[in-house]
Amino acid sequence: MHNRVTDTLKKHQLSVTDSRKKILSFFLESGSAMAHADIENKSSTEFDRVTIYRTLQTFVEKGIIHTIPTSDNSVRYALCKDNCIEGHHHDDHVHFLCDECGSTYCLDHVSIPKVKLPKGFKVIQTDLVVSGVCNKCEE
Amino acid sequence: MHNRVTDTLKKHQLSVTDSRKKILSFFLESGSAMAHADIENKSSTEFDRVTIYRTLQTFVEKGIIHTIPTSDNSVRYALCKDNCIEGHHHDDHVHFLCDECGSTYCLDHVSIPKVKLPKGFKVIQTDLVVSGVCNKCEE
DNA sequence: TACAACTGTGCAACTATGTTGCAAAATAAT
DNA sequence: ATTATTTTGCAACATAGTTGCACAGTTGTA
Repeated sequence: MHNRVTDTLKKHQLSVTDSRKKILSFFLESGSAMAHADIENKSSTEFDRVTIYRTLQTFVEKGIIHTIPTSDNSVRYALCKDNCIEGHHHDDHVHFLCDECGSTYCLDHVSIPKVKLPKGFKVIQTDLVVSGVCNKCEE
Repeated sequence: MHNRVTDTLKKHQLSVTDSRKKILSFFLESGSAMAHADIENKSSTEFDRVTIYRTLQTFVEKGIIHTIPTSDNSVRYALCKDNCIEGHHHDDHVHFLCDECGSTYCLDHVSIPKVKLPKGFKVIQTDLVVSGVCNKCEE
C-alpha cells in the first residue's frame, strides 16, 4: 500500500510528504468520494486545514483526483483513473450520490451518453450526477 | 412585467414584498442563471444579504427557481418551468456553463437521456451539466 | 552522508459565504 | 382600520476558503 501511494506521487512529479501520503491513502482506502471536511475529520489535528486545501488543489491540478459537482454547496473529490493527465481530466463516467448515507460513487462502468446541443455550443466537459439510493442502503 | 412578477408570487402562495418582486424580476430579465453573489451585486445595498439567502431558499422550496450543480463551489439558480410544483422539481433538462463568459443556460429542449445503473441503485434525480463555449462566445 | 537548492507546511490574519434569534416593519386577513 | 401573520434587517456567530511569510522537510548532487 505504502509503495503504491509513494509511486503515485512520484509518477506525478510531486515530492513525497507525510500529508500527501496520508491524504492519498485516505482516498485509496475509502473507495468513495470525500469532501474537504471528511479529510479534516479523519486526520483530526494531524495537519493544518491549509495544508489539506493545498494538497487537494495540487492533486486536482496533477490529475490524481477530480471534483464532483453537486447541487448543494459541497465540492467532493474522488480518485481519477489512470488516464487523467496534468491539466486535463477524463472522468467521463457517471457519479452517484446517495441521499441516505451521503456516499458518493464513481460509476466507472457507466459512461455518459453524448448529448446533442444547439448549434454554436461547443462541448468541453460533461458531468452527469445521479442522486437516489445506493445499493447498500436499498436492501 | 410587474403583474407577471406579482402573479407568480401569488400563485405560489407567497406574500408580495419588495425584495421578492425585485429578485424575481432579476431572474426574468437576465434569462440565464444567477448565483447569490450576482444578485447581491445587482441590488447593491438595497436589501440585506440575509434577505437574499432567505428569498432564494423560499423560491427553491416553492418551485420558482432550481439549483444548478457545478464543479466549483458556487451554486447557481435558474427559473423553473411551469411544471415545477412545491417540493418537487422537474428540471430534467441539460444545463450549459460557458467557460468564456461564465453564463449558465438552461437548455430546455435538450433532455437528459436515461442512464442504466448497476443493480440496486435507485435513481431519484439526474443532473447533466455541460461546460464549454456558448453560442455567443464561439463566433 | 552532508550540503545547498528547492518545495511544502504551519501559523496568523484575513475574506467570503452561509446561518440563527430576535425585535421592528411590512403584508394579509377581517 | 385593526389585528394576526409573515418578512425583513441587524447583530452575532459559524463555516469555508485564501494569502504571505518564516520555518521545516524533501530532493538532487557531490
